[in-house]
Amino acid sequence: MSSQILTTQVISDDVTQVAWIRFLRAHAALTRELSARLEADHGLTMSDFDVLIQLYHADGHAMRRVDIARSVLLTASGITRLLDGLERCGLVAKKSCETDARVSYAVLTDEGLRKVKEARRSHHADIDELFGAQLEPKERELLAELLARFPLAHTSEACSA
Amino acid sequence: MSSQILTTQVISDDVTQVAWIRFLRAHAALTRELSARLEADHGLTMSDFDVLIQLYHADGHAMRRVDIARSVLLTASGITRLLDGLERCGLVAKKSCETDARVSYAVLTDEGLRKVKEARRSHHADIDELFGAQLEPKERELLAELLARFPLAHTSEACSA
DNA sequence: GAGCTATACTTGAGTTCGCAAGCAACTATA
DNA sequence: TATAGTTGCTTGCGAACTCAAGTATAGCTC
Repeated sequence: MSSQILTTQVISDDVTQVAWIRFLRAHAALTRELSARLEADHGLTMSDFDVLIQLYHADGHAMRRVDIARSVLLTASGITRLLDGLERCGLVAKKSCETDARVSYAVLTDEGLRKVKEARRSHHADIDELFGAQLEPKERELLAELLARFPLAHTSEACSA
Repeated sequence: MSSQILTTQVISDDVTQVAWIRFLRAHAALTRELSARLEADHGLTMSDFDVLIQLYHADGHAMRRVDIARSVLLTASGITRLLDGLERCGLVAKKSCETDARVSYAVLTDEGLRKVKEARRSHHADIDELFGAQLEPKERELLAELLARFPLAHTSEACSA
């Protein structure tokens, strides 16, 4: 599949555009493979995993839905539906807030906790293999640093025309 | 409020994992904003633009559908439906192949050509602003080089020119 | 040239996600 | 305490993809 593809050449000498295209392609290729593995091994999407990991690291393994949305850069409605699925699977439970009737927490269940720990091992190994292993240790730090430059524009900020 | 987010953002002390999360978040934030602008300014999705640019740089502004799929990392069926849309808009036309009845070319129409040139200007400016401007020139080159390491990140780098 | 296998493309069904709109509950103002 | 604005969450709808399966054509190989 990959042999013919390499014939395409760099047409532009504009570094920014080249970097951006590579960024997009790398993302497409990596997420395709990683999510295929995650789905096959654990029945989770990358967004599922992402949310579960956020909960795993949260105080009491619980978070408000808005905060989940903000931390994983999905919209509120995306989170609603995603959590629907995780609740149906029994990995996450709803908990209402005593001081504010609007908010409901998502809490990791025992099974959810088990699932995260289990999935985390293989998923991180996959990330190491497909992503990390392409770079030298120094380069990994460098890449992490460069990527930190990009502002995480939150959904709430980008609004009206 | 945003300080909380940053603490949940970085969850692992493993550089690879941190880099990967930043990669995902940067992608989500950048593509969301870039595609919103592209949609608002030109009525195109990023995939639409991606395909149009590929055609723009191709010989005779024409490509086989399979080759388009490979170069932009979408599946064949994705390309079928994406081109359906572009054909309906009159930006792209179908052309059959004389030597192989299975293949059909996608060709940029005159209007398509106009559209690419027009969209390219503003879209590349947006990329420069949101992506390129976060980095020094040297860093841009560095990032481009690091991103080239990933499998298929280099499938097609037809860009500006 | 008959029978395989591979390739190019399309179609049907299903999933994930965003936007817009809506509701309910909180907060600030007066 | 009325009222206006904000925030948290959900729902309807549609867009963009993918996978699996199907059709048609090409190119072997015997």
